[in-house]
Order: sequence, then structure tokens, then C-alpha cells
Amino acid sequence: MKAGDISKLGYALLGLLQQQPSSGYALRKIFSSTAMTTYSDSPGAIYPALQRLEQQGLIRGSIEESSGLRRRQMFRLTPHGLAALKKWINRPLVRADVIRGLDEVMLRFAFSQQAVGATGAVNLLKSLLVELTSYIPELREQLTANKEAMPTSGRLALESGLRSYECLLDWTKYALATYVRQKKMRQERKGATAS
Amino acid sequence: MKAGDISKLGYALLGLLQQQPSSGYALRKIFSSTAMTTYSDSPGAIYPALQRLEQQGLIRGSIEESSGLRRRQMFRLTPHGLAALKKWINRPLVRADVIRGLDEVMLRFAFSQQAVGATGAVNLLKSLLVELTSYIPELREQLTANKEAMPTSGRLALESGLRSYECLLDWTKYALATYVRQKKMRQERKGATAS
DNA sequence: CGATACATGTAAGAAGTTACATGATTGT
DNA sequence: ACAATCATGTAACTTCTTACATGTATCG
Repeated sequence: MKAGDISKLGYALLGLLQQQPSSGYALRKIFSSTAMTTYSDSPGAIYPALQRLEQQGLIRGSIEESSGLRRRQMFRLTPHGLAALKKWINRPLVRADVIRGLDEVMLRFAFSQQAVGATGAVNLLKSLLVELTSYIPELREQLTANKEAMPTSGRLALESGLRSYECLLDWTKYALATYVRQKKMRQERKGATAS
Repeated sequence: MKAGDISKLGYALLGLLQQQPSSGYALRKIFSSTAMTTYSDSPGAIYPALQRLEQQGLIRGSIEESSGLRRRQMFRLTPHGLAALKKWINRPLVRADVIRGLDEVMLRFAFSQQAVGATGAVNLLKSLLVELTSYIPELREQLTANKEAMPTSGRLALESGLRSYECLLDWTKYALATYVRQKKMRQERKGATAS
């Protein structure tokens, strides 16, 4: 990672701060107690990451002296930070994102609605659909080509990878359908109030 | 990671070398061309990793001067290396492996049959089954509890995580069934030759 | 003769891990 | 008094990334 770049943890922090200004401690709690446990809640990772984001002008911390306990710093996104978050979410998906960075894609999607709206979320899903649709057949071919030469456990492990992509494809279609359904419901409501 | 420990990449190398002695270059090709693309094929990662493994006495390299091209070093597992590989594969699964280290679990399983036999592979699957069976309901609960407070994309992202675990559970059962089927076939063959 | 494949390596820098340090407040 | 929770931070260490360096052989 080059200087000036933002790490995955950095983006996770930006996304959370966009939803709600928080202290480093509160962010750590989110990482340790929710489904975001894939990210480290160690202070040695989070506080330096926050410092970097602040140096880059993406977040701004303000010390709260009032609250009685030890001094606490609340961080919030700057306009630059919001722009960086949007840019990250809207970045076009490429094959490499699907092969090596699926968790990051899901993180982008999780924050997409609040940061770039339903349209942006749907765009992300559509391009994920495209990538998966082209990648899965290739993977399947690789598997059928090599299956003879592998021990059972190796073949099964490969199959597990294939299945997880197929499962993700199902989810992508379901997620798209969910947005279509929501849009239809909004339109119906609008039609009802108009008549 | 403490000194003396082995990184994920290190274990991937040990596993591949157990299957077949190889040069650093050949290992890089495996990472760049097969489904193991999740691992970096950069020389800056692999050659230092091989040096570490050799210093730890887990692999041994021998220089081949003969083959005409630039000198090449073939690495093979030492008895110590094989023991470390087996220990890693047999390590009892814990919740954290399922939450943060599924790819490593799959890597262990992929190598399990050659390193610790079908029985070891089945043991790994069984304990994965146990962990998933206890984790999935908890995840599902978390989802239903929080779904009201989240934007659609956040909720869908969580659902994607849940679905992928459910998919993995299906695969685990399928993989176990595959081993049961194989065992039955071997026994039938034995019965046939005996009669 | 230049590109490509084979083949190995190092140097600089980024980011994460573990472990430690500090300090205030609240509950037992 | 002591533990637990809130709250922030640093230091040492490990590993990976990117980029560069080097060298041989083959093919067009």
C-alpha cells in the first residue's frame, strides 16, 4: 500500500463514521461485538488508523472534556472523507475484487446505501452479477479439468470455493430483487396517495 | 505473530511441498495460475518465506546446477516440517477459526488427506460441523435482532454472511457424505474380492 | 537483437499483532 | 481495596507489498 492510500480498516472506519460520529473506543466495541468481528478491535490497529485518517484530512476529531471519564475524542467525517468513501464504493469492480477481495466488496455494499443511495447500491450489485457470471464458469472448468489428479480433500476444497461463489450469485440476485420490490412499493404508495 | 510461528503463506508452502518437492518459482506459478490465487505470487513474499521455513528446519533446499538455466533450488519437507504440517491440520477448531479464518480452515482441509489421511480429513469436517451448527443460530439471532435499525444494504450484507455460512454447512455435510460413500465402496470391493 | 519465460533475490515502507502503559470512574 | 469498564496510546516485532536488480536461454 502506497502512502496516501487507505487500508481496508481505514475504509471500515470511514463507513462507520459516516453512519454516526464515534470515539475510537466505540468503534472498537463495534468490531468486537457485532458481525464486523472480521476486523481487529485491537487499540494498536484502530488508534493509529484513526490518526492516519485525520492526517489525511478525511476525519476530524474533537476532544470532549465534559463526560466525566477520561478525555474522549469524537471523530466525524470531513467532506473529503465522505468523497473518499463514495469514490471507494463506486470504484468499478474487476475480477481481482471477486477473487481476492470479496469481503471488501461486501463492506462497500454494506455502506453503499447511506453513502451513495439505493441507485449506487444497485449499481454495485449489478457489476457484481456481471463479474460472477463470467468467473463461475471458468472456475467450474478448472475444477472439472483438474479433478482427476487431486486427492478427495483437495477436490472438495475446490468445490467449496465454487459453491460459495454460486451461493453469492444467488444472494446477488435476491438482493437486486429486494431493491426492485422496494422501488415498486414506493411507486404504489405514491400512486395511492395521488389517486 | 511471534517468532518461530508459521504464517498462513508458510503453511500453504509446507502443504504444497508435502505434495511434491518444488522450486520457489514453481510454487509462485501455482499461486498465480490455480485457484490458490488468494495467495500472493510475489517473489518478495515467497522467497523470504521459504528462507524462514528453512531456518526453522521445516524444509531443506538443494541447489540443482544441472538444468542448464539459472541455478535452481528444489525444496522438500523435512520430518520436522511434516510434523508441523500435521499439527496445524489437526489443531482443534475453535469459534475464531470459523469467524476470522475460514480460508485457513479450507487450506488445512485441502492438504488433510495427503498429510493425515482420510480419518484426519473427516475429523476436521466433523469439528467444522460442530462449530457451524452452534454459530449459525447465533448469527441468525443477531440478524433478526438488528434488522429494523439498519439500512437495506447493511441488512442484506449481513444476510450474505449468514447465507455463506449456511452454504458452507451444506458443503460440510456433502463432504462428509462423500467420505462415507468412499469408505462403503472400499468395503464392498474388499467383500467382493474376499468372497 | 529484443521480448519472453525461467529463476532468484533485496530494499524500503506500510500496516497489523501482541503486549505494555496510563488514567478515571463505578460497583462490590 | 480491588476489579471491571471506559478510554487512549506507544513500542517492538513480523509480514506483506511494490519496485528494483540480476542472470540464462530460447524464440521470432
